[in-house]
Amino acid sequence: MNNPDKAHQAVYTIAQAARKTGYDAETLRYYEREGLLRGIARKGARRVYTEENLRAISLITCLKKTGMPLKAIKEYVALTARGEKTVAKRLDLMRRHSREVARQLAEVTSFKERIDFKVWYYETAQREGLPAVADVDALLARYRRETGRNVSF
Amino acid sequence: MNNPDKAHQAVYTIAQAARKTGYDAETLRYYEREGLLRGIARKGARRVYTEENLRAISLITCLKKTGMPLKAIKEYVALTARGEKTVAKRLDLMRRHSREVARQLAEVTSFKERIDFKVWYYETAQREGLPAVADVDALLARYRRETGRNVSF
DNA sequence: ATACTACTTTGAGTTTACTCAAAGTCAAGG
DNA sequence: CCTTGACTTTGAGTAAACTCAAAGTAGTAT
Repeated sequence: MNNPDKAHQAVYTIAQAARKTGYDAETLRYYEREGLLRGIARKGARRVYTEENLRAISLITCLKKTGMPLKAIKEYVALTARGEKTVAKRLDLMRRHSREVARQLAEVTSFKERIDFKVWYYETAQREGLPAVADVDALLARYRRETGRNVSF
Repeated sequence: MNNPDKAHQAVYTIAQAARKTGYDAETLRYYEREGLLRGIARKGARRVYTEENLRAISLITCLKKTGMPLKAIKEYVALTARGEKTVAKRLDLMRRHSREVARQLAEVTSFKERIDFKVWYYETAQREGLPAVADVDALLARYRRETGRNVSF
């Protein structure tokens, strides 16, 4: 074991790949069946994952966690498989997705402000009893005064 | 129509509430069935939405879009319905969720950096042909040099 | 008054993304 | 050599979050 020839072009079993990527082995097989993962080599009948394959998996994670559905990821992977002539399409797709993620970040940031207002509201409630929600504007004004933060909704 | 008595305590039909909140009327009924929405008044058999109800809906949106499952939102709504004695629990829940959203924002921000690296990669590919992915580190170093941005993965 | 919508309920169906189970085969390490 | 883990296919099951269909009713416009 620890053959130097293998050390610098390390490959992994499905169980190792699963552990390294945080997925279940079943899910890795499922992704391959669905066309999200291509070119996974076999040694006999068994899957063998290279470092490059692991990078492809972590790109899937990246796209998935930023809200891209598997179907769209699959289309992107299919473009990649069609080679250099699809670069313009892939660029367009990634640019759109980047813009979408920016939109999403802005949205979630503003939602977090509202959640933090709720936190303040309940902290206040613990000290003083539940403030009347009826007068939302007065409550927001007080929040702004006391915390220096702003919220809009 | 346009009764001033009704103007300052406006109420809405389900269709109007749906339009104002961006949900489908079916979804609003579903949320009510599921216990995410409580205390929606009826006029005869029909639902009547107040401004306060709309605020409750937009809070659901806020929690949902920040990744809280409907089941958890339902539990929060149930706490709220149990009155002031659950304030400590609600505070705890909101604090945890705020922290979770912060984690999520950091994660998505770093994923966006990777997506923007892909954008740069394809822009470069359009000018120069596809750079070899084999040497990821060299590619990352060049990206850093040319854009001043950093990426890690 | 009557026609036309928009509404009601109940219950079934859909989509996404897994997740498991069965049944049998295969290959490598201790 | 035998245990362990992996492989195959097929097909079913699950959970979350809707989404639609059917049949009936209530409120508004003419």
